Amino acid sequence: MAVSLSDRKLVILKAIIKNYLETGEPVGSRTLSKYTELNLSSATIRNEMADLEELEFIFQPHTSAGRIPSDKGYRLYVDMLLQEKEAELTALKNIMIEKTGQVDQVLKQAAKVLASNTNYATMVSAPVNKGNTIKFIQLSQVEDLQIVAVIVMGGNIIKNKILDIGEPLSNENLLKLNMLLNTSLIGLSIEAINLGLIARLKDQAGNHSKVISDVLDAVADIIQVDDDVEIYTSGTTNIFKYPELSDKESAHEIINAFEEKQQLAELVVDTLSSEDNHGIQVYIGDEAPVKTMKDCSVVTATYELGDGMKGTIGIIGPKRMDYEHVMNTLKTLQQKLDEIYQKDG
Amino acid sequence: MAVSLSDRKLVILKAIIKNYLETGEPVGSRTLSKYTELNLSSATIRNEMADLEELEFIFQPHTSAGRIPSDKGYRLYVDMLLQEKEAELTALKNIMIEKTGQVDQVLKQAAKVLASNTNYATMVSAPVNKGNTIKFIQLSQVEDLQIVAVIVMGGNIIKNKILDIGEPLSNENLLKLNMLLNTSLIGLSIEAINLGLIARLKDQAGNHSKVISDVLDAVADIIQVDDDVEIYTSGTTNIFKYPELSDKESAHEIINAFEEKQQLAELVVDTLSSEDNHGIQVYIGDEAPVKTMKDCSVVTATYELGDGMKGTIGIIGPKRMDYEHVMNTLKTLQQKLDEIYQKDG
DNA sequence: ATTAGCACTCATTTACCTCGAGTGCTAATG
DNA sequence: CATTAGCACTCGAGGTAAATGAGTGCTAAT
Repeated sequence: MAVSLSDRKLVILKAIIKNYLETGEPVGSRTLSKYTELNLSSATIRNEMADLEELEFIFQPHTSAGRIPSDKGYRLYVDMLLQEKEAELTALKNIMIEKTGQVDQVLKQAAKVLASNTNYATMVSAPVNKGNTIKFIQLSQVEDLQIVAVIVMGGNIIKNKILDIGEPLSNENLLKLNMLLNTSLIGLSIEAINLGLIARLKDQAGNHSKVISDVLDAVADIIQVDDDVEIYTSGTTNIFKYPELSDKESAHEIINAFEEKQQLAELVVDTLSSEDNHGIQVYIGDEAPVKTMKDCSVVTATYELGDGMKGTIGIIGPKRMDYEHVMNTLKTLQQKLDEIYQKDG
Repeated sequence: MAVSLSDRKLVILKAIIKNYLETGEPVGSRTLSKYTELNLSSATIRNEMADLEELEFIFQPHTSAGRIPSDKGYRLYVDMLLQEKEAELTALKNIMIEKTGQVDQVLKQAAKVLASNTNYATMVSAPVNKGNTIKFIQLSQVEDLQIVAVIVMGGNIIKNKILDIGEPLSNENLLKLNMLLNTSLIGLSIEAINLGLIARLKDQAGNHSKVISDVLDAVADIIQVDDDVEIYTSGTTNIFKYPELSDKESAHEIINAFEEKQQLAELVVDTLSSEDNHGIQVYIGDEAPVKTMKDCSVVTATYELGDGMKGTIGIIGPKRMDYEHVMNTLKTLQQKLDEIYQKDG
């Protein structure tokens, strides 16, 4: 990487980017000659800009237009921001997260707050329970041939499922089954429930192995369902605020990605797999793992609820995103989520 | 209503609408003179069209353009369709609804199928449990000061909530509470749980009235949450397929409505409150209870899961919607949902 | 009652022009 | 030698005018 950018070039580049973030218009030399502290004439600036263009930090959308930061330019800018470690953590106003005891409600809320706070589109993934453990499990009889399985995971994530059983189950046997499940499964992570354990359980269930098999199928099912991560989105239509994203085709693609969520899931996976600067990740244009976002910037943060339960918060907007604000906001939210976990743990 | 439309005028009107549905362009007299069976010259057609325009079934977007059906015109057309009772019920291909035992999964799926089948935007509301009864209720201890309440309603709708209690609860007392709740609440509709009943319960709970109060608060809370109906949407971005809806402003509004869901909820309420033609309701333009849809047509159907549990399926598209297909599809889906309920009880 | 014919309308498209912001280059300046 | 002033040049945006053509209403002929 070209470490060798003169101070003045850096200042000018910064100025170009800042100005472009605000206006969304290409910025010309004359504008800059006033905007910057260094009292330089437009001509001088022009020379510097020519250099910066040659270095590919900026480019002209067409001859005789001002300059626009390139992806590489944004990247430099963002990297500089990331180095300023002490983000001043401006308090998130109106965050209003109530302790509901139910994580998903909080997350839904978080996505909303984030969207209204930043004016970009946002996504929050429910925690992936990789390594999360079972805290409580219970079967209850609802009708003769119908029982409901309730599983509470760490972080108070609740899953339930109705099971149709082949033959009626006596109260006594139900009790036994519950005992069995609880003593065997509680405290285990999902990964720890392997075939061996399952076989052992079935064995111990004796003549009710049919039922236990059903139950375990259900547990597997629940995990399965959880495989495609739950993702909450908000503020999707914010993208209409940025002309460069709101032409018919782009808007269609992006909004579709937000509705289908499949692509967002890929973002989540990518974010979680690469641990980086304070848990904050910035994808500019092509850097994002999904082609749909090629004209966007995506800023993601990882949050942890302890027990290795991790999730992702993401903000999707135009490349001329207010990176500073966004990153601060994300940091704050990260902390808020942490607090909630402390209380709820 | 002008019953007195000559047969020929009707044929022409129908032709205009059909053609406009396909092309989205104003249709002129020359086009029609070929399109229709009646071998009439464009001039004759023009005369008839002039009449139809005077009767306000069609209009010109501007002088020297072809004609477009007015809302009134669409209305006549739709009414004719509704009279042809025996919708031929073309089987919904790929419906693939598996019995999951969990209503909301099915509904989510239904919205998707519907969207891909029709190429319009769709919404499905979870059943409003007006009159729905509690089928099963249980408290279980998760930790010392934490219990989980599980409530199963008719139609296997499951609600749960974590409760933090002030003081620990012995197993024995928990059992008592469960007995109490079950004997008192099961079979009751939500409306039936009034203040009198609550007072009685607290009384019977004796020195655990604090807990029962918490629990009932939670129940109330659950009902509360259910007050803003759950709504599943799909195919939102289908609206980009129709130029007349995909200009920046319209698209923004409509997609926003789909994201916020508040407005969709109003649609649901309106549909459920007015029972009409085979449970199918058509709103053309201004007829819809939400202003956002003023340039759309909305077709809704009511489904019933028995026990008075009703929900709404809706399709939102351009006015030049393929009403025939949409209505048939909705009818089919209605029946499918019925079948599922039969199996699931 | 139907139709052919014609004059008329008007949105849309195309071509063309002007305007101005912005550039690169060169020569002058401190 | 870095900086600046000056100037010719480029090119997109915006405006106007003309050409195009789909469609109409009206009238007169069939």
